Amino acid sequence: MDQTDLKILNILQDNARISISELGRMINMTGPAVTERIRKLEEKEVIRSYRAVLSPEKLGKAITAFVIIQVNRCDLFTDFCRRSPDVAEIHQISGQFNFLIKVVTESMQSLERFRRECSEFGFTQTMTVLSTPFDPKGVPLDD
Amino acid sequence: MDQTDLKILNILQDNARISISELGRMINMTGPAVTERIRKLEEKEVIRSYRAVLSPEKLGKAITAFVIIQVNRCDLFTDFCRRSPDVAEIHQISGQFNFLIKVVTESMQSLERFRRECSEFGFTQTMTVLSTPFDPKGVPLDD
DNA sequence: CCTGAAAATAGAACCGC
DNA sequence: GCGGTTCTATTTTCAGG
Repeated sequence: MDQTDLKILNILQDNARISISELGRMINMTGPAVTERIRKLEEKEVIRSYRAVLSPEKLGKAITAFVIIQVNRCDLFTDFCRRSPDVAEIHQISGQFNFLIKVVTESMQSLERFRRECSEFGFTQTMTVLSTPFDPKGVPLDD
Repeated sequence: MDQTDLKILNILQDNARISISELGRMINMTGPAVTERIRKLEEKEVIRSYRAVLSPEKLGKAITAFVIIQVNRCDLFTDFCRRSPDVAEIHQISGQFNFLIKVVTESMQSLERFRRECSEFGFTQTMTVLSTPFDPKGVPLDD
C-alpha cells in the first residue's frame, strides 16, 4: 500500500467508471500495471465494490430519516431490517439505543408506517432529514 | 423512466464498472442504446456519480460514529464539517438536535478530539458504531 | 513494471421504425 | 422519440521480457 495505490483509490473513489488507460495516464503508469494493482486492492478488499450513486428523490423516495431504537431481540430486528425495502443502512451502536438505521422511503406516511412496525421491537426515536449540506465524502486519503 | 431504465440502474448500482456491452447483453439491448439511456439518466441526475466503496478499517480508519448536535450557528458548523477530514456525512434533522453527522476516524482518541472540537458549536451526543450487520443497500428499485 | 499483438469494447454517424 | 447497424478508434487482456 504505497502512494500509487492511494492515488488509484482516490481516483476510483471519485470516478469508478474511468477507463484503466485514462487512470494510467493520470498517474504515469501502463494499463496492465494499473489493472494488477486494482486486482490486488480488490482481493484484499480495500476496494469493496463499485456503485452508482442514485438520487432517491428522483426515484420516488422523497424522505430520508434516521431511526434509533432500543431493542432486545437483536437478531430478529436485524433480519427485519434486512428484508425491509425502507432500510438503507443499519448500525449497532453504543449507548442507550443499540441500533441506528437509515431509512429511505416514499413519504411521511410510509415513514410513519415503518416507524410503527419498528416499535414492535422496542422504543424508537426518529430524526427526519431536512437537508444534506454536502454529498457523503469517501474515505479521505492523503497521498 | 421505464422498466429498462430501472434494470440498468439496478445493475449499475451493484456493479458500476460493468462494461456497456455486458450490461447490454444482460438486458438484450445493443451498446449504443444502453449508452444513450445512461447518458440521459446522468443528465437528469438520476445517476449522481460512480464511486468505489473502500474499507475504512483497511485504510487506518478504525472508528465510525454518529454524532448528533444542537447548534445555533448552522453555517459555521456546516463549514467546519466540510473541512474536517473526519466528517463523512452531514444531515440537518428535525427534533431537539439539528444535525446528525457520520464520523469516520482513526481511533477513539481522534474521535474524542473531534467531539471536543464539535462541542464548541453546541451540545453533542456520540453514538459509536459497534458493528454494521449489512452493507448499505442502494435505492430499492422494483422492475 | 513494460512491450506488443489480438480480442473486445466504446463512440459516432446513419438508418428505419 | 426509440433502438439497431456499421465502422473506426480506443481499450483491455495476455504473452513474454
